[in-house]
Amino acid sequence: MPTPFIRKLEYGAGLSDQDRQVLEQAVHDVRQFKPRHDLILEDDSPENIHVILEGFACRYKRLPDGTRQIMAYLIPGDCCDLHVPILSRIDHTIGTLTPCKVAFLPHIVIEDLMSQSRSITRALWWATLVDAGTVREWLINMSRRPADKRLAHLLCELLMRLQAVGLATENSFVLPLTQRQLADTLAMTGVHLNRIVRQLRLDGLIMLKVK
Amino acid sequence: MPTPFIRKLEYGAGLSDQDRQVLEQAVHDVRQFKPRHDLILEDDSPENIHVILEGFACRYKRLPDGTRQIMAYLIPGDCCDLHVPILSRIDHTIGTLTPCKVAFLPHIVIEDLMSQSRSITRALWWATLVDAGTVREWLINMSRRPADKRLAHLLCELLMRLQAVGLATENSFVLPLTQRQLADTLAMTGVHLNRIVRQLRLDGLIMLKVK
DNA sequence: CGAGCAGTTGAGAGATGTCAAATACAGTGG
DNA sequence: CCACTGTATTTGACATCTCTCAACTGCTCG
Repeated sequence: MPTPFIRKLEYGAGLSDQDRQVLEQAVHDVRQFKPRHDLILEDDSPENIHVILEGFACRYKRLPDGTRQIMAYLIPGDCCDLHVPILSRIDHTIGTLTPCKVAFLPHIVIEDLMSQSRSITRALWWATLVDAGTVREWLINMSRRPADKRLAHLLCELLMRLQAVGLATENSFVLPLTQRQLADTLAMTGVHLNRIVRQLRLDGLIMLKVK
Repeated sequence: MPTPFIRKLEYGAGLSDQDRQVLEQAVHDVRQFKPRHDLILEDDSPENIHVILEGFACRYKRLPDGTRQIMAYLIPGDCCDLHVPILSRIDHTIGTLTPCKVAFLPHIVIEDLMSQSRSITRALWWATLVDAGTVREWLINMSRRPADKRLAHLLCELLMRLQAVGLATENSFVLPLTQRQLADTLAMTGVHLNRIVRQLRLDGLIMLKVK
């Protein structure tokens, strides 16, 4: 079974058998992290590229008033910091939301991969451009939609992304996040998120069970 | 005097004299547009890369209820659609906000530039990664700050970006946008934006004159 | 059993949107 | 030159959405 990483890149750009093999071999330094563990801090210039293999992580920023805003979810297959080699430092924190298995790939390995295969290069850039597009979509979501539609949109996005890496059925998936984490994502208070969840449940639009 | 395009890339990655010369020669198909003219429509896969030379343009999306959300400003030196060759179609509209001079560069020219010079490649990727970072900052701005701070943050960002291409003094710049356009950017109504402008004026924090 | 966190609910406050109208100003045609 | 039109800006009154504060429940873990 292909790893979510390969599966995702495959989704964006065709890979040859050799590409898949090279990618598979590149992933050997895999580490396990607890929830709420920061992988990369703001202003870091980490030496490794991080790829999520299991669990949910996120990009976030903490504001002076103590609130935090999650700016992206990183789910299995997602690459955390492809941009670091070029920007040299990172402008936000990356942390786990749930227990996570994360692959560490030294920059040099990525550079080798990219110089060896044109399709891998293309696939990696594809992934970062898709990320950028997703952030733009979130910008729309947070700024223009009321709370209920914000949540609905997020759930639909997650369904599709998880389907793409084989982690969702046709209309359901495991959502391992607390309401507080969802609220930090959707730019609202936990209290309000809770009311919205209740409303969507009452309307029969979602089924959300605690494990 | 270097064009804003070269000036901006210079800012992000060192360019050799030859790089500058090559870039300068690449820019020869320059066209003039009126305000409110759409350069690239959603789902287009345009054949040219567009670089803003004069004026303000923006990325935006229109929502079902008729409102629009501006997701990025494109000011002189900015490149509109570097990602198109890889993503093949664009997920938003790019339109002018003011009269604009825009350079058209065929994809093939960009590819030539990138295969000829490593620093140009780097500079172009740098530019798209900075764009992505800016969108993340906007996400924070729109979702977590009250209206007055949203506007303040936007004005500060514009000051710095315009300074980088030589279009601002130490603490002032020409802001050729209507309040309606600012409101479409900051995700609020024109009425509310107007009140916020008044408040910042009364507090002596900004001077905003109509031409 | 007690501590702590996630989830839930209520009441009131504050920020922003909606609707409506007035002013100011530029461009247009007579 | 002037009336006319359309757009941008400005202001007021009121409605709605979301936040704040507070309390309570259920659950897990030591």
